[in-house]
Amino acid sequence: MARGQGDGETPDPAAATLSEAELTVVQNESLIHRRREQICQAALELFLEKGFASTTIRDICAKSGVNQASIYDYIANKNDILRRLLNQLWFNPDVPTLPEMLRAAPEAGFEEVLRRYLREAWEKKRKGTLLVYRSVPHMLEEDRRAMRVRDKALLADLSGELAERVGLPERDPRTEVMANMIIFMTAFGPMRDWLTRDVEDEVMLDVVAAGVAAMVARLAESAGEDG
Amino acid sequence: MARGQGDGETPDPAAATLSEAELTVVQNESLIHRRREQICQAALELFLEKGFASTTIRDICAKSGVNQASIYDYIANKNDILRRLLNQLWFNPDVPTLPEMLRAAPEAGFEEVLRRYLREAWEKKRKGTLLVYRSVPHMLEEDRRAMRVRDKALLADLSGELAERVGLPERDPRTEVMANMIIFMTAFGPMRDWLTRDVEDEVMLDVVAAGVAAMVARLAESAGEDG
DNA sequence: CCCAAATCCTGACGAATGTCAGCCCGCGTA
DNA sequence: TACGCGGGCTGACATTCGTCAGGATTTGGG
Repeated sequence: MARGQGDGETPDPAAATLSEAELTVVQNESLIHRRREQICQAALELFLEKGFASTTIRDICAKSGVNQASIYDYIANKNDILRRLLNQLWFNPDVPTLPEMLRAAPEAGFEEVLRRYLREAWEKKRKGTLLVYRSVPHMLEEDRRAMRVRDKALLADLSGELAERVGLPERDPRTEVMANMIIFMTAFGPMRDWLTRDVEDEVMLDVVAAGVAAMVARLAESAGEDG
Repeated sequence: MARGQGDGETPDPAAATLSEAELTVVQNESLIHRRREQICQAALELFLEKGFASTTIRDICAKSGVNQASIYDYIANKNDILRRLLNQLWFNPDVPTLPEMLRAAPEAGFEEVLRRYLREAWEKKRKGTLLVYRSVPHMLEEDRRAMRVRDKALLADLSGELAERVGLPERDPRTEVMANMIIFMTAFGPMRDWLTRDVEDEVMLDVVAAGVAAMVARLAESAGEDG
């Protein structure tokens, strides 16, 4: 039974997603989709709980109910699972990026858009955020590169949006650091929720959004001084 | 050759550090110390590069020059190495905490102290920060608990210092979220340095310190309004 | 009810892992 | 020079890992 054909077929360096192996054994598309869903869901929970490297294929099979042999009819290997998860959760989430939201709602203030963004991101991208920050060392170098490309693009986009509001050139390092901080703040809720679980979500959101808005205002101020 | 006696001997739940196994085979204390240094140094670099779980004892031996058998005369097991690293880098670093520095320099402004703190933390605790955030899933539950205790204590301490400056009660959730954000920001430099490596350190420091100070000021402001 | 195609699963492979028993060597002392 | 002992090391153990060949089983059309 000749199974899949391994990893990277499309080495497009600017690809927006990670390449997923194609498998040819099972033919029923909807079955493939269903099984992959089971597998990825189980894998995600295990990766978050025990980390990528110490989650075994056997664990994933047990949790998802897919047989140890059959699993290779649906995914190419363990790393392929990680790639598919990152594609779903990081590269293609149903949450627009912050700069997109800023552009979509030009009438709303920065702080209000930020609040909406954080609310959505913390709700829908929580697991993806955790997975990304934790599994960087286990990604293939090629995939890490793709992630960095994506991250840099987002950073540039946000820097652009920010530059206008702050009155600094887009490529000013201070603008870039600020954009970086804001992106980092997206991970705040997910990564430190073990210590903030007894705080009401909306309170946390308010404090973070207000804080970040104040950071940005402060940068604008100091840009005005030396501009 | 009866080697060490495994893991947790001192189950003190409020212990300030993680318990390290005692080994009884090698007797020369300074030799033990020297070898442990080699081992931990090599392990740290490997853990950061490939992650804890996919670093093997053989890797560590190769990199540190210690024999595969002898290594168990100096450490109890792989997890013991992680514990020792966390003790060195996280529980006992030669960097005072932020609230300590605030208390030690009451004449200096918040922003200036913050800048000093971040400078030191990013220089001396960088690797520890990375190690902690990445190896949480591989720690024993007991150790994770100890970390959380420590983290909570730091959080409470910082909340206390902050409360005065902000005019909110120490236990106000907003104060706690703010303290949490500041602690999180300590990880900003290390965790996102792959994207900020071409930014000068001092610029980054300025932007972050100014930003955080602005966040705190903003919180004080809104506390004044509803106080 | 039968047969072929599609899907599932038993069982196993080679490689890698954490761990260590037990032998080895060299050095200081008698 | 002989001996004892602290420390190093070869080689191997039991286990677990990712992976899959190939037979068993189900499914659907005639």
